Formats: sequence, C-alpha cells, structure tokens
Amino acid sequence: MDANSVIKALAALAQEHRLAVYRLLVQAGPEGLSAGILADRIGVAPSSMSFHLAQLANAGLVMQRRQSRSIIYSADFDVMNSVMGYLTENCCGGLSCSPITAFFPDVSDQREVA
Amino acid sequence: MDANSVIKALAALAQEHRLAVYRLLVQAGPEGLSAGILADRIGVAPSSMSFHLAQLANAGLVMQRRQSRSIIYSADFDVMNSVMGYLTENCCGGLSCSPITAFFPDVSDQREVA
DNA sequence: TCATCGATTCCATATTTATTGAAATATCAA
DNA sequence: TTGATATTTCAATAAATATGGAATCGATGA
Repeated sequence: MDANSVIKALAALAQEHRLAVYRLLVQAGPEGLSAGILADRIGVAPSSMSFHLAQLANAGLVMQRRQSRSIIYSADFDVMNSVMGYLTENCCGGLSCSPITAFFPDVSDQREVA
Repeated sequence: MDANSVIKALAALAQEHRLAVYRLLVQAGPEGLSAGILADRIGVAPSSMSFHLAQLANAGLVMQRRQSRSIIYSADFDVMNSVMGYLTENCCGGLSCSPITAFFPDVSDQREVA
C-alpha cells in the first residue's frame, strides 16, 4: 500500500463524525446501515452525512449498495487491513505498536458514540 | 485511549510531510533527528517544519529535547501503540485488520521518503 | 401519473489547515 | 559583547474541510 492511500484513509478516519460512523458500521457488520440511519445516529444533516460517507468511500473504507430507496453502507476491511499493515511496518519500531501489547479493550469508551 | 486522542493522532499522521517525518524518526530510533535536518530531508521551510512538528508533538507522537542549539525530535511509540490498539479494538471486525495477516512488508515502498 | 421518501449534489459560508518570509528567542563560540 | 546558528513565533495568505438549506435525482407505491 502506498503512502497516499494510507494518508487518505487516515484523513478519512481523523474526524469525529467519520470515526463514529466507521465504528457503527464495524459494529453493524455486513448488513450495514443506511445513510439516513447514520445521519440520525450521529446527529448531522443528511447532506453532511453524504459528504462524510463520500470521504470514507473515496478512501475505500466503506462499500455501498442500493436497497430500494435506501443506500446501505458497510465497512470494507481490506483498506483498514492494509493501513494497519503499513503502520506496523513503517511507523512502529518493530517492537511495540503491536495489538498483542495493546489488545485489551477500553470498556469505558464503548458507548460514547451510539 | 479516548476517541479524541485517536483523532488527534490520526490527523497528525494524515499529512504527507508529517507521515514522512514520523517514518524518518522511526527509522532514526532513539537518537532522533533535529528540526533542521528534518526540514532539509522533507524539503520544507523551517517554519513549516516547526508547524508540523508541533502537531506531531501535540498528538504525543514525538518527543523533543534540546541538544546545544538544536532541538532533537524522536518517535514516542506509546501513542502509536494506543492508536493501534484502538483501531484493532474498535475499527476492525475482530477477524482481519490484524498485523498477523498484514505483516508482510511492501518492499517497493521502502525508499520513497528518504 | 403523481406524490413521497431517501439520498445526493449544489451553493454559500465559516472554520481549519498549510505555507513561507520576517521577527523574536535561545544557544554557543570567538 | 558580538556574531552566527538553530528553532520557533508571528503575520499574511491560500487552500482545503465541514456544515446545512435548497434543489435535484432515483425508486416506490397509490
């Protein structure tokens, strides 16, 4: 994965609402969530949500499919996978930064988005 | 680690020059590199480099120490470690996105910064 | 067909970010 | 002290980002 793609993905996630959206989509699994539901849950105008979803899609972090009138978004793990690989490879000392040493969940942070 | 800290770290890395700086500092190890050397290597004005280093420092990704007239920056892996943990925990399906499946280096990308 | 619903695009605006020259600060050496 | 060096801060500017109302597009059902 090239640096440009990594930057696009990091920039997509480096925003309060988009990070929250991505977390919701990860939770939601393959079924995904519609743009409208996401706008409601996050609390932004539909047009703003479209803007943010476009960024996530442009970074390759989410997939979209039409289902009747709704457009359903779902997390696509491929890019996230590559980003994690890039960071591990290029931005970690090779010793730390591994999820093995950081895997324990921060329970206090579990409900802050929904 | 709270979402805000993650966002700050991701935003710090989601910029061409800053990502390049961080990679250089990871390569450089604990000895680090001075602000001037970094400005030269990256190819930006000293004041621009100060701006970017301030963002990395504010995100907690780098440490600084004065050594004579120079200020030496070095990578601090703690925050990166936490970010990796947060992403693994909250933004990955729990199945993929693990460095175990993405660990193999992209050799073609090794020299693009330096 | 027509009204409606869900989502996006367009537009205007406000905010944030990035950039660099110039000035200010800190250190050192003569 | 004076001058040179390294870095940051300040100021001005340009560019990118985020926001939401209004208009538009697509799909559905009566």
